[in-house]
Amino acid sequence: MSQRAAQSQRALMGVRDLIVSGEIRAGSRLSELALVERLGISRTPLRAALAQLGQEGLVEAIPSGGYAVRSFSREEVIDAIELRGTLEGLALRLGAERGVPPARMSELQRLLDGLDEALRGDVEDMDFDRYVDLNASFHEKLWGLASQTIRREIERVTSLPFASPSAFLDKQAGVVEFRRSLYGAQTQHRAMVEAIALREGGRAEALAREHARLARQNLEFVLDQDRSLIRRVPALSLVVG
Amino acid sequence: MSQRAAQSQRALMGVRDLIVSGEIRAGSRLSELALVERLGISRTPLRAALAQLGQEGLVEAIPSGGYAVRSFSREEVIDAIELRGTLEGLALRLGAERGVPPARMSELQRLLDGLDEALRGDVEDMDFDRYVDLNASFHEKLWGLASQTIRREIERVTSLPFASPSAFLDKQAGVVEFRRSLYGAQTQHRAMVEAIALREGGRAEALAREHARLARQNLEFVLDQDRSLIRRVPALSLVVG
DNA sequence: TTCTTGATTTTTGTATACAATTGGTATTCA
DNA sequence: TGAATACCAATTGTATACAAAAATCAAGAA
Repeated sequence: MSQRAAQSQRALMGVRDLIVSGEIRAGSRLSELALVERLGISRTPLRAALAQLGQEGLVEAIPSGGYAVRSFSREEVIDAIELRGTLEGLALRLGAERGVPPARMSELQRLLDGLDEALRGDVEDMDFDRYVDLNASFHEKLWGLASQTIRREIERVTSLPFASPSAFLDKQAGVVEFRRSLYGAQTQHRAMVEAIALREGGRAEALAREHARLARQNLEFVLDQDRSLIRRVPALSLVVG
Repeated sequence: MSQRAAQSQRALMGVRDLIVSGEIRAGSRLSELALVERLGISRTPLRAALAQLGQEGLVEAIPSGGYAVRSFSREEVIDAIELRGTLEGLALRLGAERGVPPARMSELQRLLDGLDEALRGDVEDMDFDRYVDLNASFHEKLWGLASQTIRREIERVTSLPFASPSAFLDKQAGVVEFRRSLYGAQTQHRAMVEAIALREGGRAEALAREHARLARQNLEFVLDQDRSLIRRVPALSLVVG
């Protein structure tokens, strides 16, 4: 017991990785024995991890026993994105209405400046990797603007890989169509922070919702325009149809 | 293995009941051995139940090991209610925008009629118990209007007892101030269904949000006007401050 | 007395053993 | 040949054993 439930954590990350990376196909049954061997742990922490992944929605319980990797339809992915937009909107609205301490506002400003820098130049020579990191940090800061309660709920929803703000910003993939969307995204980032500073809750909420629609646009581009991208975007490994 | 994870289910319901009923005080540590003896199961399904309750938010993991019953501040309860209002609003908006099959609409209408009947008469001789049951059914139907994805999320949020639409409608308590709020609530119920039928997504969403504010009003009445009620409303057993 | 330190006792997290159910396979009968 | 059944293997859910860490308590020093 060096760290709290170290084996369970290892199991959780291990299985999640096997699923998201696509090494285990969507829909296929998860054999506990096979996973135990592969991850080098015992069944107890593995089962804890599977139960947790069941809560996250990545796997589903089979009525006759055990778990299977879930697969997600286009509609389910859209709804997960819609959920994120709605909850981020809630966080921003409450932040605007209740007020955000100056220290946090300047942290957001600093992140905004960093994002601008990363976008300097055109689509080809932007600092994409830096943008990805800063974008993730920026969104995580937004999640905490209202309260721990709401942050917690957003983190739960975005534990599904395709619901994360970074879903279509995989460093490996680096699709040019996705890159193009970043300029508009950053404009929205700035508007969101401004709305919070001006205590414009309604505007902040609307912006957060619209911002999430960018993810939906990227999703629909992949599914309707260039399905070969499904394999190159890890977050979509579980999406069928 | 007569039913799927029968012992784990029993443990889950057993521990949840011990917590919500207040038999285990908020903040106190949960001894696995004590619970195992009390519930007549082994530690394995008990630990599965504790992990699940951790996800629900009823208990929290202690850094040094084990779990403790959570306690909730006024602000946390308010945020949980806000979350429910926001997510119910999302379900209704999407239902209105995407359309709801006629069969479901008439089920909602039937529930509305039942609720009206239960409210016939004045505050003293309304059929309160029937209202409570129908109100719970009505809300659960609303949750499924958009999709399973969204229903699932709402069910998760409302697993905290004070976030449930029935939180302040305990049959035993039957507080007269709460009863009075039911007439206005039912008016909102009718308006919500009408908005969905007319495909007025924005109105449906706004109504759902405002509807949840009734729960917040009841909460604030308990905390500010008559704190003795805290003990009579089981859903508030974990609320401090 | 109060704080620190050491030993003892709980308690948790993990591994494993066990039993029942499920799924698969081969055999038998029509 | 095909379906049904019986048997066997595999897998899951539960119980328990075990080891490490944490909490508790007592004794001694300041």
